[in-house]
Amino acid sequence: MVSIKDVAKHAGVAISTVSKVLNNYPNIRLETRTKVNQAVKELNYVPNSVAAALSSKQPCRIALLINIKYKTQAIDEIYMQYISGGISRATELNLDIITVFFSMIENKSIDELDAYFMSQSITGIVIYGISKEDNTLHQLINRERFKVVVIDAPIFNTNTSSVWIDNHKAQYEVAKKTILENIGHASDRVLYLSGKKNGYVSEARLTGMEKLAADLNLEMLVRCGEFSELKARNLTMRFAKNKDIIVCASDLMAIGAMRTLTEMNIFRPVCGFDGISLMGYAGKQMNTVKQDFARISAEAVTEAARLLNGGEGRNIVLDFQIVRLKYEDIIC
Amino acid sequence: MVSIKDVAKHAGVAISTVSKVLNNYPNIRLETRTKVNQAVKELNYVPNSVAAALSSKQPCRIALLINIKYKTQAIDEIYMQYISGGISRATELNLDIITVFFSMIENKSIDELDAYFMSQSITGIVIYGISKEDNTLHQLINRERFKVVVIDAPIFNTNTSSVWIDNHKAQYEVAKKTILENIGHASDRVLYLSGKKNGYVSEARLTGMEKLAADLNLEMLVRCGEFSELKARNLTMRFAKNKDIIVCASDLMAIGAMRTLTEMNIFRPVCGFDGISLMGYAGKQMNTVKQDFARISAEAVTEAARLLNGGEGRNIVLDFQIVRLKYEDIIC
DNA sequence: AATAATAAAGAAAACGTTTTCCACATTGTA
DNA sequence: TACAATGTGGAAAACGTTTTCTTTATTATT
Repeated sequence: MVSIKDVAKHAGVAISTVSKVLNNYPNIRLETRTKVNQAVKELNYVPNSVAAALSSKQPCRIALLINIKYKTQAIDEIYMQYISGGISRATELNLDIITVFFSMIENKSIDELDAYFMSQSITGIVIYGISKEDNTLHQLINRERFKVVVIDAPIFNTNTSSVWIDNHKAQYEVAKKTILENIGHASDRVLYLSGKKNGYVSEARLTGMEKLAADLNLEMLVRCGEFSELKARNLTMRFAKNKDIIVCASDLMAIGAMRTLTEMNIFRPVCGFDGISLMGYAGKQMNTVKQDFARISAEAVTEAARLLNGGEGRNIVLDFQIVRLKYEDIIC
Repeated sequence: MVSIKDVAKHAGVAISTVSKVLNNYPNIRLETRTKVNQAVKELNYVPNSVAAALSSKQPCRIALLINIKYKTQAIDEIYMQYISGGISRATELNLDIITVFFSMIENKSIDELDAYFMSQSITGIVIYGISKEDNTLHQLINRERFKVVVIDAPIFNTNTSSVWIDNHKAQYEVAKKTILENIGHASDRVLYLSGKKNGYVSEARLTGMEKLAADLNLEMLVRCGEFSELKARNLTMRFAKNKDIIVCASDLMAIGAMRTLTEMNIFRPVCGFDGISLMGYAGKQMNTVKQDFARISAEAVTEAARLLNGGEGRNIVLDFQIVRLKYEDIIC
């Protein structure tokens, strides 16, 4: 294996000089720089990131912490995009990255979790899917030695950034669009199937919906669907008859609701949230909020790197699209 | 951070002794062993895997090489299970693991790929989704310094193992079951939509189907559907009228075929292959071959570890199930 | 009891980097 | 011209392990 030593010898400089060139340290002459870079190229040298991580005081190693407890295959698409988007960006930025699943940490105490990440030389963590009850994760966020980026939760301070879309606004807009499209069908009675209790996004979406109900003077019934297709089916069965429109806090619930309506042989407009491709198979077209999960994850990784480089935590709000998902859009 | 040095001091032994205890070296007295283990527990010590990887001549670091070029969200479920199954097993076995996506390696030469894996101290690689044209990957497999486990391809030798199900047999059985269930509907004319040309699994499935056609004396039309839902739709439109049954080499094609049939308002039995949950949303029930992707991946990781420990490569064939996927089975 | 054989534990080099500190070279300033 | 200030490059320690080699302790053999 060609090491930094070989490059140094080949370029006729010291090891430290090579390292400084590679890491863009100041106070290196252009002449030396090019000499080193040439040697790097000629020897096809790639720095050993393991050694770098060991040596560096602030190793740029990042973990993607996938916190899914319940297994619905439909959301695999979301997490797959999170993972691939995050890993790809990390590669571009020359960061080491590991993926950690919930099952690997579920019974660990904060000290064990701490030791685990230390043992991996991990200092940056991106957390996907945190809920208010995840005590250990919240403790983790407060450990000073870690820089954390939280997806889909309003948690940001010196060491922590958050990345998400404006769920409040998105829920407001997608529901408003759906309702206005169906005006004339007496669409002022709405059934809202909300997400998980104590979920950060669930609450943001719910308040968005509540604001819309107030603004449009809607008669709204809110029921907790827990992001579950089955729950959504049951609630739809119970309440659909008396409601004109069904707004769901997730696509999966929307699919369940729509399917149930079809089985009941009645029509109600339904809208969802997330923009997963399964919507294309739901039978009827529905409005939904399309999130770019790969981009969200990529931005989160970039932000983690910024924090590791001394940046201050902040709240990053990315944009979304309101779309009507068709079968034709998703097949290939 | 608590290091091996701290453990050694706490236990009153040398660093090397601690290391030997931790790595199950022989010639350590039980008394010393327990003394060390106690110190480990008391200090909440977790070995730094980065340092271990750097120091060790044969680092047990494994890469999951996800080789998806085409983006169909439906297969996200498969890859998500591959990834989570592999990573979870790696954690159990105390192996370091990284996930590498196709996009990160697509334009790299074999030397660059080699340098890349070396730079990560990776010596074990699990490859998902290799096809015959992937020259670089085949070169990679032949590098002596890497131990490779290939999923879904008949590649095994001293340094390489393969893990897959018996695709030939599975295709034979699922198609046979479907045909026999529909006997009496003159089901001796079969349309077979095969997978990608030059795909290892595609060929195994095709030969399985050919054998069945011969055994049952079926009139069979084979068309290449390329694992594409769209292609399957077009082929179904063209040929369904004259065929009694449609056998597809993947679920996605089966879904496309079934959907097209429904649109054409004709009924034909269709069967698929893989057992993805999307089948539950296809409208009609279909037979399919259910693969346990998480288990396949976990076994592959275990096998990679075995190879790294000096084991000989081999061909591992796991079992599958023939199932009829219903909506009720997949929602929650 | 003396020696050989083996078991057990320690010392130290090595892995490939980063980073601190130091020395020398160059430039600017008086 | 002398001195300070700065620019540039090198030497060496450090990161936390593994592993080889050596030393010491123990057991077996005569």
